[in-house]
Amino acid sequence: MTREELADLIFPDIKHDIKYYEEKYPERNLKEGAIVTRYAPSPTGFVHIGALLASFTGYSFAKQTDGVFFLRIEDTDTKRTVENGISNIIKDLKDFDITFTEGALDEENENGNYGPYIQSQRKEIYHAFIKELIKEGKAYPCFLSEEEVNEIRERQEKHKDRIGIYGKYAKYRDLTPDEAAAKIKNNEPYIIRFKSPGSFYKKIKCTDLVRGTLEFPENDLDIPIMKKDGLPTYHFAHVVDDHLMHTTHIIRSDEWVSSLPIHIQLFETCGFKAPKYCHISPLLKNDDGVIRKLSKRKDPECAVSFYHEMGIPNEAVKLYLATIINSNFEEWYLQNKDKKISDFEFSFKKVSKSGALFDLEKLINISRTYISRLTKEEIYEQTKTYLEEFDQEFLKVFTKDPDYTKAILNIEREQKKPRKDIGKYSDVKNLIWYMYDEEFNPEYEEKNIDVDLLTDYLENYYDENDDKNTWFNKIAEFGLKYNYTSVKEYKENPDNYEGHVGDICEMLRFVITSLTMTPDLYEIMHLLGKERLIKRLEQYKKQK
RNA sequence: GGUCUAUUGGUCAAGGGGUUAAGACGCCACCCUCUCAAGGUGGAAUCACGGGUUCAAAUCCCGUAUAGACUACCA
Repeated sequence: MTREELADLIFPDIKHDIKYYEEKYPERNLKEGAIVTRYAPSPTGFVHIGALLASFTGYSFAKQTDGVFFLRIEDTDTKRTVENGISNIIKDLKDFDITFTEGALDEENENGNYGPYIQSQRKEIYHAFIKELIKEGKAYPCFLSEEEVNEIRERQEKHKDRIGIYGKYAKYRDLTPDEAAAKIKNNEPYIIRFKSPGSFYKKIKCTDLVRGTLEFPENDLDIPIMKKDGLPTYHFAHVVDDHLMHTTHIIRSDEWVSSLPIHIQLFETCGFKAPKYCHISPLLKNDDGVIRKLSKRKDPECAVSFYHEMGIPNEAVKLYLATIINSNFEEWYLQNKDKKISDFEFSFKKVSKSGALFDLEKLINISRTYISRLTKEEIYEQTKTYLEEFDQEFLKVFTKDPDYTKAILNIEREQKKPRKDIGKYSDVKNLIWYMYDEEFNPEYEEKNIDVDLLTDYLENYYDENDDKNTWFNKIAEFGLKYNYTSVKEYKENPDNYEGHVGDICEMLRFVITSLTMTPDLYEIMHLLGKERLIKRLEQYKKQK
């Protein structure tokens, strides 16, 4: 029996040979330098922050080179596939404006000329290529059972030998086609292994766009390329797909670095041109002194929904991720406040080689700056959307008089150096509640307040039509009546005076809001209006 | 055990043989005709450790330590 006949025995029903596929998926017609890359998740549930980082990186590079960013679903592990996994991924990413030029659209549909984009639907393509490898003697059926493989590993561990199926452990590597065929006809279960041409004692150089040249021993493991269920393993599917889809850059997380020798070897023996690789470091977390990878299971901040629930705008998350991808982004953005993230040119060289500790504080700071630049309309809408989902009760108060709420939100906003007290939409309520009578049920702390002075001021001096300067000057002037002077003078001769203008303002602020720290007092008083100010003073008097 | 990678302030980091070792977040201090948030000014690092190479090392080389990844018929 020849190898061809063995290949026919294993794959009797191949519709097309590999030449057909090579012709079906021709070179893409793109301008020079265009990056074709992909996001290739397993549909195993929600998108986590690391996946968002990887997809955002790929998206940005493809976009800035007028390239292609496609979505390929790697569902060759049928046990892990989750219902609606694909739609969820697409929806989660769309929230961050990460969209695809081609690929899966949901569980059923897709667009693009290089599909199918769901690996489980590409079985016959993989089979065609595996068949070819068997014909050429570059792959072979292996009859080792999983138990036997485990035993081999245990033995290797015991003898401190290198682990894997290679050399003498590759028991079925050199079976003749006749011997293999006999076993197959005898219904012995098997998988297909790659017949590695490598030697552990030779070195191979691999280039990574962020790490530079890496040197590894050649791969000499006969890795499985097709599992018992007929589906390919990741390694093989990656090579066939990215060849046929003409991917130019593989951007993936750095857990794949050590598979590089396998992948390069696979590309080589298949006669394909290998793409460029870019491995990005994982996001880390300091867990009580232990630095570890952000974990989907242990860390709530790993889920993208965590930021949504906190009320951190997606755009802020993206700004933070952009600084992680290229740290010089931050500086650029500082100098180009009006530009968009997509105006920045990301570079592979600037991608950090070591993992970054995820810094929530910094994210919130970025969010704070972002929110401070929104117009009153924008922040009103954003906060409203947030409250609709997470705080129905306050939503009612918030939306009762939109113009009033917008005026509150506009205090010290829409100016060159806007106020920056809102870090996330969940902060809004705690920052403005006292502006609503419905919410204003204060418990005043003990404090020295001259109620008579305040009554006199509010009833006889305060005019809500005054502008800020007049308002302030009036308080200063009024203060003299009660022996309150200017701050400067008071500091020089504290014993001669009751207090200074600031003290009056503080008393006012305290009675009006029950707080000692608020935004601009003039604005607050102006918005509340004289009538409500007096009412609040009365309320305070009653409580005392 | 094997293979590979990384290591610059509390954090993210620039810098790839000669620098007063950028910048950002956080922290502290001071300033700013009401507080706060901002904003401004200033403060805090012998570049993990030990050896080399060199006139000169954060930068190059070798060890050590620490951390991470891989070592599945998972991706």
